[in-house]
Amino acid sequence: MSSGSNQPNRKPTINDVASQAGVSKKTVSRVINGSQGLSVTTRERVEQAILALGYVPNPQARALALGRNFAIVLLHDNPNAQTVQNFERGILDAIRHSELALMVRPVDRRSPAMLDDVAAFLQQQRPIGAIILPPISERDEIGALCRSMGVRFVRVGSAALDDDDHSVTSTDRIAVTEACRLLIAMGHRRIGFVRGPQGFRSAAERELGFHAAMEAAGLPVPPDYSAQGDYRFESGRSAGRLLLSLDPRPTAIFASNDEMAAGVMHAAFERNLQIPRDLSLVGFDDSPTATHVWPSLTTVRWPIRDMGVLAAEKLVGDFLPSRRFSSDFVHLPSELVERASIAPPPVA
Amino acid sequence: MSSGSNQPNRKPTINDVASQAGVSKKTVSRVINGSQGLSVTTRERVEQAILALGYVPNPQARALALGRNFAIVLLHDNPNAQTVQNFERGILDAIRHSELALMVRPVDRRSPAMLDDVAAFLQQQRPIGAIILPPISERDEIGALCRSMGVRFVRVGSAALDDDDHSVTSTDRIAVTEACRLLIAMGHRRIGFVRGPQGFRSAAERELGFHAAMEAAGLPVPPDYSAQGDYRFESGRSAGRLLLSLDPRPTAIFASNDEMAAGVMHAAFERNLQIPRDLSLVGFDDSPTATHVWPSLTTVRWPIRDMGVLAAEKLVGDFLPSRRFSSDFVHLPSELVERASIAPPPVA
DNA sequence: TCATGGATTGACACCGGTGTCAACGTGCGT
DNA sequence: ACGCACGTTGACACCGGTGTCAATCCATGA
Repeated sequence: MSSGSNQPNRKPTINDVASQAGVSKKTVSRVINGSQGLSVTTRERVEQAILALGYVPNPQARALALGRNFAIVLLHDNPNAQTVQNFERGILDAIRHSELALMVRPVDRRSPAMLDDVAAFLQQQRPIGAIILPPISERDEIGALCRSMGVRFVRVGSAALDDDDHSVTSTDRIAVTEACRLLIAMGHRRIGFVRGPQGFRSAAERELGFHAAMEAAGLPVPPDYSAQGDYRFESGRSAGRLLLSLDPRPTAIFASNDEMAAGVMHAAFERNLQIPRDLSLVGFDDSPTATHVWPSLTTVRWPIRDMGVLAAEKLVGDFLPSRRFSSDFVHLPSELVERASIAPPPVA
Repeated sequence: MSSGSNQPNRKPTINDVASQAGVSKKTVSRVINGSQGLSVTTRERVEQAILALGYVPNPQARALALGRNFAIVLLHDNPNAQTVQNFERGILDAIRHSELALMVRPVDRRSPAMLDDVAAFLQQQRPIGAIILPPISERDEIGALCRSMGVRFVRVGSAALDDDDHSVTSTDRIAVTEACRLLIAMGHRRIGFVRGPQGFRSAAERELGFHAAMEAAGLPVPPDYSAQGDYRFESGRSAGRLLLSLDPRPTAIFASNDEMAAGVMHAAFERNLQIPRDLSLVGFDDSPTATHVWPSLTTVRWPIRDMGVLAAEKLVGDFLPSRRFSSDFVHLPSELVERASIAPPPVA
């Protein structure tokens, strides 16, 4: 078995196809790349040979010749695994049946070497493009870096971060306003707010949405009804303890993400408050946690998977056999998901 | 700027290093790869040139020459995003400072074309190795596939799946036994069990651990005290409804993962049962959900990140500058995390 | 009838590494 | 002084594609 026949079944190369079809390898290359100016008969002959041999181009060779890897990178430093994975899924949905591969690259936003790491990575791997998730998508240097290295990029965010060709956003602010309007319509007047971490665009957007709703209803937002959080469970619990110790205490609280909302829940339960009887609660993200807690959490669903699809299509639409979104699409709607954690306020 | 100087600052190649050091490119290649039989002076000269130019080998060119991509793939079809991401993190910890890249490849276990997909992917990308997560790691065909394509692989599981060189496992069964022993020691006699999906090794292991504890204590396990689940929230809720409608009903329930445990919680709350006063509950995974629910869930922590490190080291230890585990390490301990969801049973 | 030009196609170098094998210089035994 | 083995190095082809440019073919107009 080891000797005898020459290379029993190695993968066919462009040369095999060329000789099988009786043309030069360059012509095969033209067929693969769908170049103009090939006679129909030649093209067909080559296509037949490709089919007959089951030929698939070697991505490594192309990468070397073109100085570009047929891959896109997902750059992220997102604490929420579910979010990242939904994005992955969306991107993979989009690039399925294409010749592209996905590489995932978590980075450390707190490291001073972060930009250098990214630069080295792009330099090494030479991907076609990068999709950058929040919060690091908010740093303009990353876009600049990609530009300077000739790597296409799309920044994902809660609000426009770049020109439309380079951003995909969801309508967070509007969705938050809508959620708060619902609370107000139910009769809530004292609504507390748990902020996301400072310096995050998404956090700012959610807060703007909150203030918009309150202002539109002519309701005051005393400073102590806003508590600082950092998107993590513990910070939500602390913020909740703070807000619930106020007098009069809020009858509803909007937390800037589900994890912090779960923390607020703990704070409420610690004080023997019932949800939603004594306190209405709204989160943001529609993470698994939102359905797992009791009562299940009213929240805002981020269209993450669709955003992944859209981001990928924006980035490498020219490589994809089909698209779901038109190319000038940018904003995807976040929507309110009503569950069991809200109710009219207790009659005072 | 566009004309004038020739290639202002392209990336240096092996040729640049070679001429800078006054040697042939092959010699540079030898230095890069740490080959034997180079004179010290030559090696030093080349190393200086490399440093001076800031040369980094081009992975695409190597991939072409060697017919191998300097990357490892994470193959998974795991419903739990957190689990997958923790694995990613572990793997990335291990391959940091190496020249390897990580590609993530989710697959669809239910698709009949799954194996073909994987084969095509490996054929295309030609990674050095693959790390395969449960549940697909339990399918022997994947190991066989990797073997036949010359791709190294490590299968991750809850019990030995292959020879030690190809598996990394956690001690799930022992940890479950320990958890149940704790319940028994608290005084519980009627303990319900929510099974994981059929055909999953991890599900079988957890069930074995449960039975081992019960048997050791001489406690019966009536068949209707075991309910079928599929690792998803909804199935946990259904199973919980079933178990809690029994008479006498169990005073404690072990759910084979946290998500199902959250479902059981919902079932308990629906019946106005309090946890842990009326029902003790234990989950498995230590997912974010376990800390977010109220009361927080006693669960078993899977050493996922460490398993990622170990799997990567097992797979490509020869490429890594340093290792954390010795090469014959295989089993990593899962450990019980005690939280607020268990207590002695109510006095009848 | 022959020059002209556009449409097709191929020859060849190149991308940046690695494998093979021969060539070189050195120290040794005789 | 010579042949030899060995340690060290380089020349060259090759991995499997793509870019450049020239060669070929055919139809057209003078």
